[in-house]
Amino acid sequence: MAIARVALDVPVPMTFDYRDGGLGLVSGALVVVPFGRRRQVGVVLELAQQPLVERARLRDVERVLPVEPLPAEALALIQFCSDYYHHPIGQVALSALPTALRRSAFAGVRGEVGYVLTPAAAGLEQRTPARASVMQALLAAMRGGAVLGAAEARRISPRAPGVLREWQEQGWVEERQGEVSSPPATMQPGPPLTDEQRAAVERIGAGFGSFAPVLLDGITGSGKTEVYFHLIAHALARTEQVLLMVPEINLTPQLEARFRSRFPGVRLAAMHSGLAEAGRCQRWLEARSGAAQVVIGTRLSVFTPMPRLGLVIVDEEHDASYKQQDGVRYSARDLAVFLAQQRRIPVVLGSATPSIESYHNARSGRFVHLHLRSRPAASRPDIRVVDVRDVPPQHGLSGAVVDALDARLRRGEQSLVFLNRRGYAPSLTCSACGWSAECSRCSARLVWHLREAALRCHYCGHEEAMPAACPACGNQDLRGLGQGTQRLEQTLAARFPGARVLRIDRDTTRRKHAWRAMREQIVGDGADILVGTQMLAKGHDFPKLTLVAIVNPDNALYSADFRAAERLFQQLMQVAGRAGRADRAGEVLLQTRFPAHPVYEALQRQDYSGFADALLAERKSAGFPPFVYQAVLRAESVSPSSVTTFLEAAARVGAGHADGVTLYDPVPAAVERVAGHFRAQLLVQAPGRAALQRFLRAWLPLLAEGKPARVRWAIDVDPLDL
DNA sequence: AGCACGCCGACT
DNA sequence: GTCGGCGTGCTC
Repeated sequence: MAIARVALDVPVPMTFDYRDGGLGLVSGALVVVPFGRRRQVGVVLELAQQPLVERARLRDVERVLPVEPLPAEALALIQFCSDYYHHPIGQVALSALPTALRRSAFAGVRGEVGYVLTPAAAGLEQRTPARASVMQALLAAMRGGAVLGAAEARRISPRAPGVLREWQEQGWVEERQGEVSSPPATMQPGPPLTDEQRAAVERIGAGFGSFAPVLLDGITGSGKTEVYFHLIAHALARTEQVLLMVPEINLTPQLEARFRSRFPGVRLAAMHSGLAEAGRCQRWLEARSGAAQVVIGTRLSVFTPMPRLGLVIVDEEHDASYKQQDGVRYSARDLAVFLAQQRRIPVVLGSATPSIESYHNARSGRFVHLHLRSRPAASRPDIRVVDVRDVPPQHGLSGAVVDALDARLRRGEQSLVFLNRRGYAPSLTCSACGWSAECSRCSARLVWHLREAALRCHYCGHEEAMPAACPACGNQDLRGLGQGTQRLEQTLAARFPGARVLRIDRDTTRRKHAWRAMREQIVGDGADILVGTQMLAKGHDFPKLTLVAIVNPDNALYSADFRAAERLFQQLMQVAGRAGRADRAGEVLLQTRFPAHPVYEALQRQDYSGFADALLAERKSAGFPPFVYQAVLRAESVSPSSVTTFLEAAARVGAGHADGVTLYDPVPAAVERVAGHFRAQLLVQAPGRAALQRFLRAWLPLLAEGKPARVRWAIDVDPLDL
């Protein structure tokens, strides 16, 4: 009898063998197996003749989940991810599944009603006015005899069930049980392509059907999305599926709406964070069956099985959210490239500010490098540096910024004041004894939140009441040092009494739908000055916004991280791109005490290529990635000494295998203590991927031996932050 | 990860 | 005498 080699969600780097149990298993099947005294869902990775343990220890597979097995390509991706990131295969396999499928009680999704057009509906599409967009989309969704599922119909519009019921009464639509199917895809006309866009579409289009990695390097507003849409149309015409990945921010719903209006009727599975588990599972199954023609999602969607995948797009490929920061620390962007190579299809990495890694790949010819330099939507913003060395800003705002804000207010235009720091003041100190508020569980200062009258730790979430007096000396004069968005909001409200100031950060958008309401307020002209963090920087189009003031970017320049400059540039370029997207020219003011810093000079010229070239030269001479390959062994424990003991032992053991690989001394993490746990890390560096992988394969299995109790450790391959 | 087993400290 | 702390080891 066949032996099923099953991956289970346990933190050990192995599989478990089971007897087939007469179920006729195939590889990729999702199965329920007895495990210890529990039952677990597992993935059959392969079938074997001989078990790896004595036959007497084998147990039977209990049942097969009522879903199609994972295709071989999906298993290969899981295997690669497990091997490359050195994470237990079972945990990779199971985390790639929607949680509903990880439950042993999963009973299958009940078949939904499908709708098809009857012969009596002939000509209905022509008779329906173009402005009846819901009806048009529903008709497009049933074109060519396609069976439209009830769930997808509801995604097209909440009004869909009513329309379909009415058409059923008219005899134009009838219900159809069984599989849903996809309509032939048609794209609604969009804005005319520029020469650059057309050239990009043609160049990438020529690569369909073969592995063709492309870096689409296009400034904000240059119309990358339009290029994506044309490529998607191209793939759909070939009846292929498309995976479109986006960073982990709430942009998916907007993109979904835009997509649906351009591709009416096309089956779209959008995986956004707010999705209920049943919805996520249903969309996953639609992708698996091939019914979903396009999948839009964040990093996890790279694992969505798509049998006819023909194109992968990674939008804003430089975005750090593509790297998972716990568990399996994979880079969805890098896995997307692997996926494309495996499936022999094109992969498009799009960004206005590519990651240095991708830029290097493009420069060295591994990726095709395509540029979109013109900006059809508007002229480029004018970026100016405001030197604040001689005239210190009043409450964080320089005269130039105040004047510029004033001018926008008088013209009825919007402004954005960007400060990447939440709260009222980043620290609270005593004017008499110098005491400052620190978190009891972390090596970090507590941030003063004025409205809540609280001190908050931004690392562990700890919160305490704002003290009335200094706990050390009793002095009542406690002062907030530095600027947070709350304080800036207050300053702006005081300085511009008639202006409507709106603060947008994690604190004001915590409530569900709060962010959507704020966005509507901004677009609907309900705000004059926006104060915000990072959240505001990405992808949002605010047509009335003509001024961006960046008030304190200098902090990042003090960072020890060699990626700090790259990230700062990317972030500032990103915020700057918010200014003047419509018909009005934008202006960007940047307050700094280092006006001649290369980051700011390149930013003013809006010359990312020149900046990236300089960074690459620097990285090359200093021996940093992408010219070397890194992995970090991170460890943490409540006991600082056991962390050190563990890492020192690891370094000693590693030295024996370090063939061309450099092992650095263990160092404390940037924030040494978080929630009472001490963290430290050990950097491993190698001249090539292969050497690094060889070392990790030999080294990591040795770490369990002699590990002090209660030390948790993890390996991070290609780390983004050290 | 869970969950058992097992070996030492303070309680009805 | 046993309840319970968490170190150790196993799960096909």
